[in-house]
Amino acid sequence: MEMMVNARDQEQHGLGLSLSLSIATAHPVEPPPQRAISVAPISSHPAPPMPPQPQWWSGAGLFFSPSSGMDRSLERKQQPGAVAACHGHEMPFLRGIDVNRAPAGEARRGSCSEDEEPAASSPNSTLSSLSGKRAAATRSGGDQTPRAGGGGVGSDDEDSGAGGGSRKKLRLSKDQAAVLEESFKEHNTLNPKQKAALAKQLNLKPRQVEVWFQNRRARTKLKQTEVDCEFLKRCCETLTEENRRLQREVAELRALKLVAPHQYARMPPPTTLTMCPSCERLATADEAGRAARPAPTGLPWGPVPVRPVFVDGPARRS
DNA sequence: CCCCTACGCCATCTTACATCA
DNA sequence: TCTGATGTAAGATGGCGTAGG
Repeated sequence: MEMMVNARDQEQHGLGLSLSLSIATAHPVEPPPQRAISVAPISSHPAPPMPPQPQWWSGAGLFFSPSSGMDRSLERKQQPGAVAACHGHEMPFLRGIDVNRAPAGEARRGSCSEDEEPAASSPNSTLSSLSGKRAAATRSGGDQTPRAGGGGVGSDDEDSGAGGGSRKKLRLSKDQAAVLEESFKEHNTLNPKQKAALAKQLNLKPRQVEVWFQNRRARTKLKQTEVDCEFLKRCCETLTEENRRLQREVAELRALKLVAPHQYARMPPPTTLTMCPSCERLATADEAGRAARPAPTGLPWGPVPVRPVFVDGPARRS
């Protein structure tokens, strides 16, 4: 089941990006460091249901593959998606950004009086938990959910008041949250056994644990998206600056050509190099010519010129 | 092929809490 | 110091898609 879910996740995380950015110069690729984030391991993902394509952008559990992997959510509403890594290599400047880290708000909240609240005695702890569809399913079918017998926080007061429809929300105690966080770091999804064990340990209902993990995954993804957006922004700025620089260089060379053509002729010819965004290998001009043609798979990216190409220059290689 | 169940993701609602005027 | 408005984080819910039996 988990594998299946991971495969689906991979597909859903394909944000449909098709940017042809070359970040090799701006952000040197380094070996993948130990990720602080512990989302589903990329390597264990089976191939997504799409033609084989270089997944040269992959973030923490997020796959940024060409548009065939468009996230369903993005079909509904175009969210900004971005990347955190290239070739599976985490971008250096993103290191240290732990999207798993509890938001500042948690710490803030942790300091408030609620951390003394005993998890097991929280008066709010369960009031809303059994009205959900899973709870209903649990009631009818009965999976591993240890209903009243599980000693859940609210196993005794079970919605007695919630019959009125009021949805009282519990706040997990600091300890409960910490345990959940630790567990999430180990695996961001739970199998029924783990869920039940965690629920028992925390004196919560499995459904609550399940919901917590669901929300945690969603928030992790959101955070990652924000990080990715920031990364793309920086990429864009870097490339814009690089473009300006190259244009200046072109202008200077053209000026030089006009002022001192003889000197210009002795200069080494400008090379036409392209860099494959997939493998970051420099290609020859011939290869570049081939690569310039649309990829058979319809990949949106083509060669990324890393040096200016002098189409009408005198020194253009034949 | 259809149905059911379980599960995950997503959008959204709701509530608790912090901050500030 | 108290209070109400406001913003934010997070728990919870319902809908939907998918896979497997």
